[in-house]
Amino acid sequence: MSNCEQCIVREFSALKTLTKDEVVSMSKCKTASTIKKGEALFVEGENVNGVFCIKEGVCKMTKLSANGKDQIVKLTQRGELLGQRSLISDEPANLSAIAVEDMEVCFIPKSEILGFFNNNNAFSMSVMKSVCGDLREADDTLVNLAQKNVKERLAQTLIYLEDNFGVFEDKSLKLQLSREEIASIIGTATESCIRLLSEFKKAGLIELQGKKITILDKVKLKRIIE
Amino acid sequence: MSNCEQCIVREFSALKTLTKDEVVSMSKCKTASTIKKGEALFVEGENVNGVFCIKEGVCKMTKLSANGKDQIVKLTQRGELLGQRSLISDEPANLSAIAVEDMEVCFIPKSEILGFFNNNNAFSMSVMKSVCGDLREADDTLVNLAQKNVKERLAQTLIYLEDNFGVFEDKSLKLQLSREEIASIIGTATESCIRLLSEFKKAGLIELQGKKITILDKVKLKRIIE
DNA sequence: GCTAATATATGACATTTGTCATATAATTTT
DNA sequence: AAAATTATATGACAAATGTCATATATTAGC
Repeated sequence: MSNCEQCIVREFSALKTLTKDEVVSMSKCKTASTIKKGEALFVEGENVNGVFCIKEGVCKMTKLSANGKDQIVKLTQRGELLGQRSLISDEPANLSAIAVEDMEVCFIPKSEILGFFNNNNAFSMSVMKSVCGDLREADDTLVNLAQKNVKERLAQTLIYLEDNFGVFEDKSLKLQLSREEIASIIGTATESCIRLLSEFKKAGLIELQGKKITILDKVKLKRIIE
Repeated sequence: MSNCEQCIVREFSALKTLTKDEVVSMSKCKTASTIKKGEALFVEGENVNGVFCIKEGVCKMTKLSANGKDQIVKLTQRGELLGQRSLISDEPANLSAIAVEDMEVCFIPKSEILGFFNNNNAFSMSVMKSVCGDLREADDTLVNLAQKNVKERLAQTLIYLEDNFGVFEDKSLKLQLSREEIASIIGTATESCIRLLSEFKKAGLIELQGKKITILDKVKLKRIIE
């Protein structure tokens, strides 16, 4: 059992506010596990009963729409906590969490987290800030979906992927999503997404090679967003 | 100066968790004011430095998009608190709050609220739940904007307005928004909104009379949403 | 009550986006 | 390596939505 003390998640999440004793206590009750690409950490409607720490990998938070299509609401990565909202609201998850890369996670049971809330005000405030950050991002995404057209949203998403998940040595995006997944982020049909990617390629903005996407002209791409 | 003890906002918001002493302290530092329809409580980018309690009236939370159009992200009404996110994140407001009806509000300064956070864990948890509720709603709205078409979103918004703000004796919606405001909720052009309202009217789903909108056939309207 | 200003309504048309069909490429299975 | 499966790509067309022009109704100011 590895010690939580040195974990990357402690560096970036609300867990940074825990005392040494609290970290020791958490180390004892956590459960580590590996999640393969495509597998779910939890699904919409499920009682999560705790929080996941993402040590490695990226997952998509999705919600099933009435028309049967999944909408990607958010991407969550290494260093972040998952399932806070559900725990605080004491409700089943309103989103599913599906790995888009192989992941390493730890599960911390609800009782442990509630203990931190009761005894450590800094932790409460830190989690609250994190949820507020999520709310702000959700509001921004919402406005983009409502006010920008599909081309603008695609350009924005490509830049978001480069800025937040980085590029390989060959400049291609590290996070390799399927066309369907990209379409599900921007809220459009897969065909429309593919068509616009082709259009961007013809215009020399990006390069496509299988799943690899490389941004060639970020400036022009940004100009599309406005 | 009226006493906060009996205020409607205490009944419905996180303020219900305050102790008697805390309420007395809050009564002393609050500032009551009247906001006319169309006036702003605060605007995007502004430092709010406190929280507003809505004693009466409804306001729209809007965000200016890059294309110059305002998007309504949320409607907030009597009994609710405003500006929590901004206070917790210690950031300027990311949304503007504009009265859509005459309002009566009280302003509670930041220092007072921070005191409650430090001394009253139930208050912290209650605010956290409220923000989590907002996050859940934002996620739902986001998915609707991405996956439903304009007609479905309009039908849904009409039902939302009836369910959440009620109707007059003549069954018309109590909250009278302009066509432009309705368009700004569903994220479409004002003309498209007007056209679809006409279509609903022709189909016998609603009745239009100036600003008055009356839902005639809620069942069929719900069927449109799916 | 009249005038001006604003909001609502509708037509005409262009553009965007979705859907279905089909082709090609990439990946997985055997 | 071949076959089968799945993902990506593209064409053709329909449907949805946006834009601009203009008409009519409603509201506000005098």
